[in-house]
Amino acid sequence: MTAIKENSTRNFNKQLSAVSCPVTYVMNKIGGHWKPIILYHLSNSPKRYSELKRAIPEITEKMLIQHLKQLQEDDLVLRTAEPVVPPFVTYSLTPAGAKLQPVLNAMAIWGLDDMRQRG
Amino acid sequence: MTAIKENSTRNFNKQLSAVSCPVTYVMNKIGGHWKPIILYHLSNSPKRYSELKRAIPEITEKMLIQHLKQLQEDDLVLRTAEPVVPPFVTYSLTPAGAKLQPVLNAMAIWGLDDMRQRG
DNA sequence: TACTTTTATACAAGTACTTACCCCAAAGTA
DNA sequence: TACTTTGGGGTAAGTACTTGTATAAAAGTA
Repeated sequence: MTAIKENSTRNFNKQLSAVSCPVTYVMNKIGGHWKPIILYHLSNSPKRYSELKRAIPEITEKMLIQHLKQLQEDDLVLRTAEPVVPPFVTYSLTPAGAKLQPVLNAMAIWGLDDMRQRG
Repeated sequence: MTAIKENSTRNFNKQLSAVSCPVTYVMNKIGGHWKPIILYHLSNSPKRYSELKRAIPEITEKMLIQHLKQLQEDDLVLRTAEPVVPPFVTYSLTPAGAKLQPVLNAMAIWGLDDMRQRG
């Protein structure tokens, strides 16, 4: 889990633009390649870690857990662990995360339409 | 302009998931950090290269021109150049790009709301 | 002549993202 | 005993993204 330089020029720039542009603010939170697809799968229903893995077979475990962590830190996803063996961990959307549904839906609609038009 | 390996494992995975998930399809097209903000600025009105640069002061010229190129390849942005000196180049949204407005608007609304709630 | 403007391009270097591979606990099951 | 299941952690390596700096053409202006 390599540390990220928080005071790099890049991060400074990103934060600057987030102040003036709401779209950039959103991208800073869900801009990674996998985050929207994770949120999309969770928006249907809460899921266990292994269910997410099966739902998104293309993602590696490392990426999945890393993005889930970041989504927790951004208060978009809630992690609920039951202290049993084997572990039982459920991920669900927080209220803030649930409010992303219009965004995810608009994306899905556009994606389907664009796919159809291009064959 | 370093070439990108189109047949890397990563790209293969991305394309796989795009087939089954419309949200991932969208991310493959506008998933970069700067693409949505560029599209957002163009959605208000067509803009010259230098206008975009002023509108998004945080982006480097390299990134701006690179993403504009990719957006052209994905048929989301149209480049219109008049053969004068100094050059006069205008960027605008294609019909497919214009259809992204609901997505960009949904993002902006969520971003503003989330910013407000967190102070 | 020298400097400015506009829209870029090229190359090197740094930073972040992603993958690949190996490892663990602790209970249940064959 | 040995193997499976679940939810991860650690490290190294490869790949992509981003920046910084230098460069260009051709007309207009000081």
